[in-house]
Amino acid sequence: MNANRPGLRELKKRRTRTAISEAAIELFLDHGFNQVSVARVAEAAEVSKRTLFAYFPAKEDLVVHRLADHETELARVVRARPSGTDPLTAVRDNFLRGLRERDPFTGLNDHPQTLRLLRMILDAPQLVARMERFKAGAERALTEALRDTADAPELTARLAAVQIVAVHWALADDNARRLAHGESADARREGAAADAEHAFALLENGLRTIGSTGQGHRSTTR
Amino acid sequence: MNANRPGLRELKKRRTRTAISEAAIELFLDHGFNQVSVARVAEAAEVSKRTLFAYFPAKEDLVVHRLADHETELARVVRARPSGTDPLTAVRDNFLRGLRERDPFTGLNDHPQTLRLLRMILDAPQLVARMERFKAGAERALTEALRDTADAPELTARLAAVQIVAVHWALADDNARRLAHGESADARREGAAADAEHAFALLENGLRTIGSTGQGHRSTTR
DNA sequence: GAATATTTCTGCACCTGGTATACATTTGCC
DNA sequence: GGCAAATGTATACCAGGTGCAGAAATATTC
Repeated sequence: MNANRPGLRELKKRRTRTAISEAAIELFLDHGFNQVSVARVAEAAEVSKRTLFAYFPAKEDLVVHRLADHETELARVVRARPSGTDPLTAVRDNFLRGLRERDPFTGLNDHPQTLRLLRMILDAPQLVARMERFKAGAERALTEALRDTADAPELTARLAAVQIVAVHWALADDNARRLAHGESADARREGAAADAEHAFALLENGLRTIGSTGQGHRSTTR
Repeated sequence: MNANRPGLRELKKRRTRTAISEAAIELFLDHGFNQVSVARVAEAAEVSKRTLFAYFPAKEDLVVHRLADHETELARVVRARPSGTDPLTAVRDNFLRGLRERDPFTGLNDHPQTLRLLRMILDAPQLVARMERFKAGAERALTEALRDTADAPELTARLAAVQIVAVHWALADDNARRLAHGESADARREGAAADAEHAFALLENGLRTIGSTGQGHRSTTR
């Protein structure tokens, strides 16, 4: 009954939506997120401000709606894992594959366009904050995936989820910031993989090894 | 030269600041965060809107400035731990102590005033988002503490920090939401302690045990 | 294919958070 | 008491976002 077949109405809606989004991103990339008002975006997209807000509930959504898929990515990976594989392995393998393929969600993609977008986001605190909210969504989705497929009780699932998401995010964030500061993806490649291995090993084996003062794997003598 | 001795100026400043904050919190508690404009707060505090913003850079700060100390609490606990104790143990012990003492940062404080504040925050998405940013600050501070006191390399410190903060937060959040939904702190007490033990054990031992399909501690047979 | 119902778009007025400017007041200090 | 620096105020303004009433476009029914 709803959007089964395109239909002229649906078609125009989709067209308008992408028009607004593209106009917005172009302006934001050129002048910076905070330097462009939504009124100007609306004008560029030849739409009224009111209509713009009908499509995108807030200014930040003009940017982040593109990344919305990634919110549930981890959950999907966990759900789709081959049986017999534990969730953590599935996530790790997926991340390493992402690194090899320069998947943007690993932070290791330095195509100029991706890089510009990244810098634009990092320059706008509101956008960074909005990205943070993605973490919460990812945590929720992953919690459910773990609860459903790993036979873990609610709390365990949730705790595992927040840990995995936090580490995953930290890795991607680290890569992204390095690239944004000029490092090349090729140069970063090996380091990123090693870091990821290290990170997932830590996640798997726990923080037991993290230093009681003067007792770590490489202790200071004080 | 600056705030060494109170001095009339400093004194008035502090007085104004608390006056604004108290007026704000009272109004927010009574009518809800989003139902009260900053103009109304300024009026109630007998200050101009501009002055209000001189003291609190954003509306949310009128509420969250009180919680600002907790941002570095984990880092402080880690830094202040007795030598020979590993950071994770220090954090766990501190959390368990917090539970016993109903320290609000564990989420297990149901004094009516705390509860009202909590509900008010949970009802205002902007405030929740603002709290999220505390996590980022806590992560940064804890990263440094671990780097400095646990002889961990930067990345390891960061990874451990984000895991610890995530779990810590999840525990507190869980407690807080239960209380906000009517559970009593006394009733929640034991469960909270058990959950915390479980959570820190997981953190310590890693996610190795979390279910490859059909292989967990309590496997489903599908 | 015309009439009608429904959805979408628009223009406008309006609210709120936050800032710039220019001026008045207070405080610290001599 | 008098002067410089710091604070406070009033006012006007900007930008994000919403409510509303009606115009325009699309879907539907006969």
